[in-house]
Amino acid sequence: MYQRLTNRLREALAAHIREKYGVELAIVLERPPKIEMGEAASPVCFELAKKLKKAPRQIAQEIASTFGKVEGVARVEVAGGGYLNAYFDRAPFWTSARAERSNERRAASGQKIIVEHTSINPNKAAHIGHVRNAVLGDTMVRILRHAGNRVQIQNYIDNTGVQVADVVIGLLQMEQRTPTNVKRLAMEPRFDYYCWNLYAKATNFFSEDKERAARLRGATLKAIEEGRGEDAEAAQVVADAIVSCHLRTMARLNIHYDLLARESEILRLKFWDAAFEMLKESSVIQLATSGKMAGCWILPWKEDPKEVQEVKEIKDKIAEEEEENTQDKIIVRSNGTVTYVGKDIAYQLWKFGLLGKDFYYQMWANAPEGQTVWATTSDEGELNAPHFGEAASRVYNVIDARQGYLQDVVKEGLRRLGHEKAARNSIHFAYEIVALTPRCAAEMGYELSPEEAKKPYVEVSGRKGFGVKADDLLDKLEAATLAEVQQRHAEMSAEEQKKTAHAIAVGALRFFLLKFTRNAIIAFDFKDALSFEGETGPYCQYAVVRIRGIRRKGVEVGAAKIDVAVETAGHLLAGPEGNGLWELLLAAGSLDYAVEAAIATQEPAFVARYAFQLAQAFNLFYHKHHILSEADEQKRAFLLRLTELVEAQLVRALSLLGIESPEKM
RNA sequence: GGACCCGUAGCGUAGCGGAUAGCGCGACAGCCUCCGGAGCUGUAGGUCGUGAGUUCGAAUCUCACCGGGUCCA
Repeated sequence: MYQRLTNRLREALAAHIREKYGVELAIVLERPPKIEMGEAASPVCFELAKKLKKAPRQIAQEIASTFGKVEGVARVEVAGGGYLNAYFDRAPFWTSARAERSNERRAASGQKIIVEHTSINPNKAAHIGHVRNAVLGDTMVRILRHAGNRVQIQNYIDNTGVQVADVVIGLLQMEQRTPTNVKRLAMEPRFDYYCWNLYAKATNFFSEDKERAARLRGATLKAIEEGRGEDAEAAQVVADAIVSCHLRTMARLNIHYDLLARESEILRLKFWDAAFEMLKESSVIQLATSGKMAGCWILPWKEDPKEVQEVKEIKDKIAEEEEENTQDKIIVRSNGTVTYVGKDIAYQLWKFGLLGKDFYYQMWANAPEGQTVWATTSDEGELNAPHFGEAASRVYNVIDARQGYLQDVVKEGLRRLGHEKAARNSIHFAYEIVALTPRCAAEMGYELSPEEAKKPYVEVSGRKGFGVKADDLLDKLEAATLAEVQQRHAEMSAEEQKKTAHAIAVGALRFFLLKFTRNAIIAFDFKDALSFEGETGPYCQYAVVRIRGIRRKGVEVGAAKIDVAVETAGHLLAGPEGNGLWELLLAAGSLDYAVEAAIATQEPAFVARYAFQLAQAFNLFYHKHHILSEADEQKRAFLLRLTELVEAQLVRALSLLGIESPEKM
C-alpha cells in the first residue's frame, strides 16, 4: 500500500515539475524521521534550486501551493530549508490497506527467473555456512514469487569433483570397503555425518604424502569423470546418498528445490564440449603456446579496449620481467581437463537457453516425504517432466563472496560470446561466510592459537571437519524451544508441542541468518542463535501469537462481529492524538515497500527488518491499548480490525522469510 | 603485483547524498487487581578508522593513508 501511494506521488511530482519548470528530474522520496513530518518527504527542491537559481524554500512554497490533488495524499507542506512533506489521507489508507490485504500474492506471470542455491559438495553433512546460502536463496525465491515472478529453484550437484573423490578414496582405499559394503553404509540415516569425519581423515591422509595424494586423486577423478569402474560406482552411491541427506536437512528448514542439476550430466551429455566449441570458434579462449601456461586454453582477462598500446606494452614487459603471468584465466588445463569455470560457463549458457542442448529429467527417487524433486539424467528421462530447459530472463547464483572472481569470469565469457544481455542478467548473489566466535570454537573443542583467540571470528573448515553441522544446530534449537514450550503449555499434546517447538526453532535460525545484510560476516555463537529475545524470529512470532490470543478471546466475548464505520476510523486516526494508531496502520501497510526494497537492493534482510519493526510497533500498541476491555464499542471494533490487519501482514512477512506463525507458543 | 569487501557506543549491526545517526545484546533503574513478561518504559554509552576534496548539505561520493578480511596470479 505504501509503495503504491508513494509511486503515485512520485509520478505526480515529476509531472508537476516538468510542467511548471520544464525540468526532468528523478524524484527522491524518503521516510521522514518523525510522523509529525508526514509519511513521505522529498528534497527535490534543493536539487531544483541549483538549476533555477532560486532559494529552495521558495521553490518548495511555489510547488506546495500549486501542486494538485493526488489520490490518497491529503496535503503537501514545506518544512525545514525546503523539504516537501506529504501527509496521507488516513481514513482512505485504512480502507485500501484492508482491501489490499485480501488480495493474495500477485499471479505468476512474466518471464522465468532461475535461482540457484545450496549447491553443496555431496561428500559430507551440511554446515551452518551452507544453511546461510540456502536460507538466503530460498527467501529470495519467496520474495520474487510474491512479486509475481515465475521462479525455478535449482541446486547444483558437483558429483564428479575432487571432494567426492576424496571420500571415495577414504571408503575404498583407506577403509578397504567393498562396493556392496559402501552401498549398505550409504543407507544409514547419518551417512552424511559419517562422511564428515571420513573426509577430514582423508584430508589428513593426503597431507602426509603429497605425491601419493596426487596419484590417487588423479586416477579416481578420471574414473569418476569417465563413469567407469568401482570408483565411479561408489562415487555415485556416495553423492546420491549425501544429496538425499541434504534434501532432508533443508526440508527441516522449509527449503525445497525444483531441480537438481548434476555435473555428471554436464559431462556425459557433452555440455562442456558444446561450450568449448563456441568459445574456440569465436576466439574467446586461446591456446597458449609459450610460457607457464603453454598447452592451456585461456581466457585473456580484462583487456581494457581504451588502454593505450604503449601502456599495455610496458605492463606486459613488467609481467615478463617478473616472470609473472598476466591475469589470464585458465579454462582448460594442459592435461586436457576442464576447470570449474569452464563447466560453469556451459551451465550458465544452458540456463539462458544459449547452449542448444538440454538435459533429460527424472524424479529424484529419495526425495523428502511428500515432495517432488526432479534431477537431471543422461538416460532417457520421463516424458512428463517440467520444461526445465526453457530460457531464463534472469539468473541468481547464490554463491559466497570468495568466488567473486570466478563469477566475473563466467559473466565475461558470456559477454565475449556476444551474449551481453545474458551477462548483465547473471547475478552473483554473493554473501559473506559464517564463521565462529573464538569462544564458540573453543566450546566445540577446537584448539585456538593465540592469534586466533584474539580475532573476532574463526573460519570453519569442511576439510578439517571443523564447523557447526546444520542438523546438530537444529536439534539443539529444537531441544531448547521444546523445553520452553513444555513449560508454558502443559495442556498441549506432545505432538503439538513438538510442532510448535520446531516452528520456533526454524524461526529463530532463519531470522538469525536473515537479519544481517549479505556482506556482513556472521560470527556464529550458540548464545546468540539460541536467543529468543529482542531482534529475533521468536519475537516476531510472539507478536502473532498475542494477536491470535486476543482474537480467540474476542470471539468468546462476541466483540468480533461489529463493523467499523469509516468515520470512526477517520476520527480515531485523526490528528496528533491519532498518531499512535496511525503509525501502526502505516507500518502494517508498508509490506509492499519492504518487498520492493528487498528486490531492488537484493537484500532479503529488508523483509526481516520489516517483520521486526511491525512486531515492535504492535507490542507498543498492545501495551498502550487494552483492546477487549475498551468501553466504546466502535473503538473496540476498530482496534480489533487493526490488530487483524497487523496479523495478516506480519504472518505474510514471516512466510516470505520461510517462518511459520504458530497458534500458541 | 592486481582486484574485491569491511572499519558506526562495551559487543553485534542498520542507514550508503538530505532533517536530532537508528536497532538489538550487555549494564543500570522501573512496569503484572487488566487481552500471555519470548513483553514494555526509562537512563548511561557515538571525534560514524584518519586526513583532504566534491557539494547548499557527507557515516553515505572521490582520493590518499591506517587497520582487518578475501580472491587472482
